[in-house]
Amino acid sequence: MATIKDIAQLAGVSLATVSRVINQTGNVSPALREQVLAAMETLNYQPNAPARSLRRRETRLIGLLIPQLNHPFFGTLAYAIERFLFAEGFRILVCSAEEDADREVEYTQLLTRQRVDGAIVAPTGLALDWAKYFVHANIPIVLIDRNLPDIAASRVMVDNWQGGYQGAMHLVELGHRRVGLISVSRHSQAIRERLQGAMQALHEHNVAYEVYEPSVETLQQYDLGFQAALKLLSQQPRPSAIFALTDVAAIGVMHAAVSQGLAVPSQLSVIGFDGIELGAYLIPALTTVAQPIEQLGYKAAEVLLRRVGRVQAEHEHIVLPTQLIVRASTSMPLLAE
Amino acid sequence: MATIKDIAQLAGVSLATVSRVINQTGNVSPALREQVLAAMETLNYQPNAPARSLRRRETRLIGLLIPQLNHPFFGTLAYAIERFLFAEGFRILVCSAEEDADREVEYTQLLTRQRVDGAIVAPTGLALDWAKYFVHANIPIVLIDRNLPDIAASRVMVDNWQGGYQGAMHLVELGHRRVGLISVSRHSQAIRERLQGAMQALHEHNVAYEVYEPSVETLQQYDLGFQAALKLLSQQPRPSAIFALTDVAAIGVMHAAVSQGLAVPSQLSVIGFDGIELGAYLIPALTTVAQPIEQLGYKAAEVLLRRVGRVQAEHEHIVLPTQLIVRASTSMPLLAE
DNA sequence: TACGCTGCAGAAAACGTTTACAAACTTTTT
DNA sequence: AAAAAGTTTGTAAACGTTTTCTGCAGCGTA
Repeated sequence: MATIKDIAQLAGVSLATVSRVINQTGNVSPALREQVLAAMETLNYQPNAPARSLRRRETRLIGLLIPQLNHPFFGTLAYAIERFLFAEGFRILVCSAEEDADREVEYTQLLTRQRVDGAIVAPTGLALDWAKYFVHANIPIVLIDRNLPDIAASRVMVDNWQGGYQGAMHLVELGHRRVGLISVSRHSQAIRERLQGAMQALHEHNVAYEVYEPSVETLQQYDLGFQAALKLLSQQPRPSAIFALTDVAAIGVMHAAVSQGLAVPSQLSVIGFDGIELGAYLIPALTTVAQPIEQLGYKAAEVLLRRVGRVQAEHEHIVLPTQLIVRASTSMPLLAE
Repeated sequence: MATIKDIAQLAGVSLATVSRVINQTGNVSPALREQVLAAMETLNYQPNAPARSLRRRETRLIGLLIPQLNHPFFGTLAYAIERFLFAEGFRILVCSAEEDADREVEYTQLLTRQRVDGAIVAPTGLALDWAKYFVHANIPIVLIDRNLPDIAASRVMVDNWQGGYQGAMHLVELGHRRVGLISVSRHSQAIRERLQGAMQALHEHNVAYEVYEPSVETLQQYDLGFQAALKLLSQQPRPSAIFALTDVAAIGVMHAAVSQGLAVPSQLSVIGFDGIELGAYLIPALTTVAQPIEQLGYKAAEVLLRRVGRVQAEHEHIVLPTQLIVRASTSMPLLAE
């Protein structure tokens, strides 16, 4: 590939001049500028980013460390972030840690080696092993979706506790007296907070509830909701509503209900959490506690960019509200028992 | 951040020796190796990837250029590719071109500047503007999901025509005599091939069909299927089955049917295309022509890696089979008219 | 005429690696 | 014991940029 040197030679100028033309920095006479531009054109010149990064000590690369790319929530999140950063002249390096702390560390090392200018991370669990690499490399990070208490970083997230409370209250208000809750027992701070909020609401209103929390790393699996619902529905008396702390799990729940011959919502109300686009197109359409997913992404990117380059900037802690979206998968319980 | 120089100083050896230890190349005595390793440890050394890329003339970065990250098909595809490449020591730079030819070009430039070792691209349309950048930079690419005739590259895809034929035949065999087809009129070679295959099957068996193809760039939108179905269902006589050339569109179709008071599948059969995981969890579960999405991703990555570094390697053209998955959204049509 | 500006361009150093080459030892072979 | 071969280490050049510094015109002012 052509280098700046080739251009200089062809245009009959020095390296410095070419560089000045490329970066529109310093003064260069119109005549020479034209020559250089022409030379770039004929040689199909594209600047060498690694060389530039080396010299400038910035890469314009942002690391995005998330658990999974292939599920709606993280997919839209990644997409939103990507769009925002692209517009600002940054590219993203995507890493899906698969809810595995080891991979998380491995990826973090990769990102620091790559000298990314910053990183947006949705931590897998409570493990903090990865964080020290960023700290040491002095790479600013923002935490998204999941809160981690002991780490000096900006945060952008939703009030999960409140969301859980909100979702449960919807069921309470509909008159449900026996509710199933689907969570996960390991990691995922966010989901546990939702659970706390939901339990609080149910407790306050004397509604019986049963929590099912399989010991897995992620609730973003259809089948998990399916299996969990099967368990909950086999109880006597069975719950008249299930609150799955993830939309994806809620979809599994609806499927399980139908497979057991229970109609949604008449025999079983189902409510999810996340607000993925798909929810509106399910049959019945899914009632859910929606997060402003795209906004979450934009905000995170924005907050991060405010910190890259500047050392002194304060850590920001942004909390966005959840919104209850009532659709067709919840209704009043049948009176009969 | 610590550099190789700092390590050398601390360990009391030369730069070359440190480099040899890091890369496990050449011979270095056990004693010195230990010292170097210790120094790296205490300084928290992480090699500078841009510098290394500059010198080695390889980045171990692969560009992934796809239309959208936020929809199930491309999400799983990206995820599969990412996993495969990670295991081989490559990272991916994700670019979602949003079905926009300009952005596609812009992204391609970015990738060549970044000196990626290769790229996997699902082209937006028939425009080839982007291709020349890769060619000029001598960056190997593999085309995925979408075929582009006039371009020298490896390809990994599914036999879309055959898949379309297969899906339509399913409806024919069930006894449908009037079928609606949902496609898109612009771009997307793959989807047009599916349409051709489906029309051929219907034609061969004298089944009446109506094609609805909105003039948009992507069929990966729930609402598109919804709107299209509304149009098709307003016809008299109305079709007893709809074949949506994308699962996402099919979901929109099912929703539209219900909103019109039509039961799926008894009053309207719906079949999709893609085989996204979600399909199995819909109510009713979606019949679809499935692509081996993950395999598509693995294969593409594998084929690409065979070409990076080596100049002479042949272009490969891999076609994977589609598979009809019959679930609950299709059935025989009602006899009454 | 002498002086200091200003605008423009080039030389050269630097960024952090890898690697070809050479030098200094060791070991083996004759 | 000398020569040959091998092992271990260091020096320095190179990768493609950006940027500091310096120099040279040309110009206005005193």
